[in-house]
Amino acid sequence: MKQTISKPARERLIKLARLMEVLENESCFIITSSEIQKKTGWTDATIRRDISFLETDCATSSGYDVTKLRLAICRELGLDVAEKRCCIVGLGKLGSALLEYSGFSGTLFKIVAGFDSSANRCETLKADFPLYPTSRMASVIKDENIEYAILAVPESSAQMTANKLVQTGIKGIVNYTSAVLSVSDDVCVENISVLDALQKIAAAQKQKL
Amino acid sequence: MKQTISKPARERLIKLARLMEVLENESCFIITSSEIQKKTGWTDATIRRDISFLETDCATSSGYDVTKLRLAICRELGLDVAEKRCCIVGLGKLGSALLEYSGFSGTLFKIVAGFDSSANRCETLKADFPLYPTSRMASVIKDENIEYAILAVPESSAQMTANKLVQTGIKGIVNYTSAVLSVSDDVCVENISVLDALQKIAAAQKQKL
DNA sequence: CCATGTGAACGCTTTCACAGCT
DNA sequence: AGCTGTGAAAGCGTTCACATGG
Repeated sequence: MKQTISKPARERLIKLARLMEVLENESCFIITSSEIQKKTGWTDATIRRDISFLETDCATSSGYDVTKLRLAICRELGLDVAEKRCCIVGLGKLGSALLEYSGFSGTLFKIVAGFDSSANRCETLKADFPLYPTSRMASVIKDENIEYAILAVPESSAQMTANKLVQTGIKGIVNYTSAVLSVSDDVCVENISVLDALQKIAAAQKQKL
Repeated sequence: MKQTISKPARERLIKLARLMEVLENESCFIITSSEIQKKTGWTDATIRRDISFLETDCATSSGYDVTKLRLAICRELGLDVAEKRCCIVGLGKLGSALLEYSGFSGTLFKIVAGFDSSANRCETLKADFPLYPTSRMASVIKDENIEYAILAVPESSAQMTANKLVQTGIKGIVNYTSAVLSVSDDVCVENISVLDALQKIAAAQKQKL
């Protein structure tokens, strides 16, 4: 079976790939859909359906081959080819915390630039990649073929900065602020604001009574 | 019309409430569903349907009353009552960046404690609320009636720490790590990992070809 | 026997389209 | 005229249930 994968299925698959990594580290090489169900809460039918979107022979009669499954997911979702060049925009507390973030090792995402409106801050902070004043953002993003931006500016300048990013032709923005960004619809935005997350949780809880 | 609100609708409403705040600051007091559509990309029909889940008279024949709409959303989602007590677990670069986060002002979320496995770090860092060694986590969470936790520990100890949090009876966890957490299903988890977000964006982009 | 894969049914969300209100 | 609110239809994603295979 082969067709375009829905957004929810895609997001489950991403998590599933990460789960497979963990299992490999624990030397577990076969897993069934019902074991995955226990770990994730998704139903076994949903899991089997998700996996059926992949083109792979990772299934055996006693479950899925963990490594093959992970590789198939990465292949299908395009997470295994070509370095993905990213930048951090806004180097306050949160942005600068990312300067030494090591979580990208083993992935194809790589931070290759940082930007901040304060030239002084750019000079003071240390990173493995160059830091530039925001005025140079457009040219650096183009010259360096940066595809994704991590937006960590103050909420009040989030939309304005997003506009500039969109103009550079950036493909996606990870939004650390709680601002609701309006961008042209060829640009993907993912929100990862703490406030947002807390509100979602609180609202969900309330609904359950 | 009155029934339980679906998760997607709830999440749009949360964003909508934030949008209304911004409009109020810009002294815009009436907005139509099609103007919201322009700002958010959701269709006007969806927006009207979402709003119809609220019990409110915020509609006029020329659009919605911005302030009434915001208040109705907060009321319906339970974001306007009772202080919501939160803690930060893990005070590394990321967790400690939150110590001075000001984005909760004007909301009912309040950080009342921080935890870290390093007692030394707890003593060195400064915050408006007390910092404790992780060993005291269970008792402090109970004594202080903490409902939500922000998890910012290293990925390798994320699941173990989550287990401890669940045992304390915490209601929700905001997960800054890219670990896939397994928790009992009365605990809500929201993931806000950068890596996750970047992978979602990259996968979405790939799919669009 | 215990797995997966999948057509078909189901249920939930979104969208259409229009009645009704101001 | 231009808006909202909402039945009804359409569209999607999930789940069921069973055929199939080692």
